Amino acid sequence: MTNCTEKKRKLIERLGIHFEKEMDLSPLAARILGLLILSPSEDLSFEDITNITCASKSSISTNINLLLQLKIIDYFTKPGDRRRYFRASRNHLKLTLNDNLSKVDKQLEVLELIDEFNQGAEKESNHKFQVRLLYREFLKNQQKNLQNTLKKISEIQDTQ
Amino acid sequence: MTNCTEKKRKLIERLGIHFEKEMDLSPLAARILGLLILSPSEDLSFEDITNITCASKSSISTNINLLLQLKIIDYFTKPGDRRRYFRASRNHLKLTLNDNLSKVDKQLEVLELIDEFNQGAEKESNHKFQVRLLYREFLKNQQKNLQNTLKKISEIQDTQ
DNA sequence: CATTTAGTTCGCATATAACCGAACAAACTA
DNA sequence: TAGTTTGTTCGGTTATATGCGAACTAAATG
Repeated sequence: MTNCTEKKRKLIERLGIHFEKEMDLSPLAARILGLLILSPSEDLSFEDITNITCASKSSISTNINLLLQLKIIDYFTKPGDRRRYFRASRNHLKLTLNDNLSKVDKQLEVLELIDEFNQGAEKESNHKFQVRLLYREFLKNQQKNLQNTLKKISEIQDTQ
Repeated sequence: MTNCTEKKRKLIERLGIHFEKEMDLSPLAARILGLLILSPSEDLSFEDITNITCASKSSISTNINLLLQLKIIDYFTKPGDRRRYFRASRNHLKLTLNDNLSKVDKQLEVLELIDEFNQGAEKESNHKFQVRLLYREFLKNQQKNLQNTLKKISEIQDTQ
């Protein structure tokens, strides 16, 4: 059940630290996510998670509900079994990329606002202008890459 | 001196909220940055910043030093004037993109670790494997875009 | 030398985050 | 119906973030 080798434990810690920083999760939520990512073909119940992470029931409950709410994880049930079995959401990459895309869009919007403001009155250095131009180009490329990847993901999911 | 129209004030608030979220700055630090970005050709002293943001000297001091430390802002002095004049760092985009690049590198590393782990034991679904492949491709494109943009920035800066 | 200017530093207040254990609740089981 | 399983919710603790005012310092000015 609690199939958790030393190697896996260490990797969970490693991923936990990574996700904590990169996804802005609480330490425990990040570790739970790490655990679930490394256990794609196992069925992990609430109790399994409690045992492996060694955290209190209440903290696990809170953090699982947080991850569920953020759609970072999923759960399924088995017939005749009251427990929920958790897993990393199959949809999460898609959601992340969409999130990313909207961030890029927001940055482009802000850039637009700054441009507008500067066109009005300020005598701006050529250098600053060029850098903003470059930055816009960069953001547009990010957009393209994101849109493209999202399209490919949809294609895979449609095939399945 | 405190050349600050209503329009500019509103835009400062707008940028403040944006930077607070996107750059993980304190509200005041984010507003100071917004202010400096919208005042590229003005000389903004400590006092100007105090007046425009309506925050206490101590908070301004703390937050300016924070922004300086993060290399998000810069300052210069004028001969025979003790005051420092602050501005958005000319180098900041470069630093941001470098940061971004190292994040992408870290994500690729973590992906590598997960792949390695899964090759060992787990019977993984084809779908998950394909998604990870796609994600890796996405990250590599991000890398390329970042590296490319950084190169172009260097070129601009060399010309100047 | 006394005062002003230009900032820094300190202690305090308030808010929020992260975790815990204990009590509680709802559903199933003997 | 009594007990067990599967969680949730509540109150408290500790740590950290954000801001303030008041006291301080170091340099320039009169």
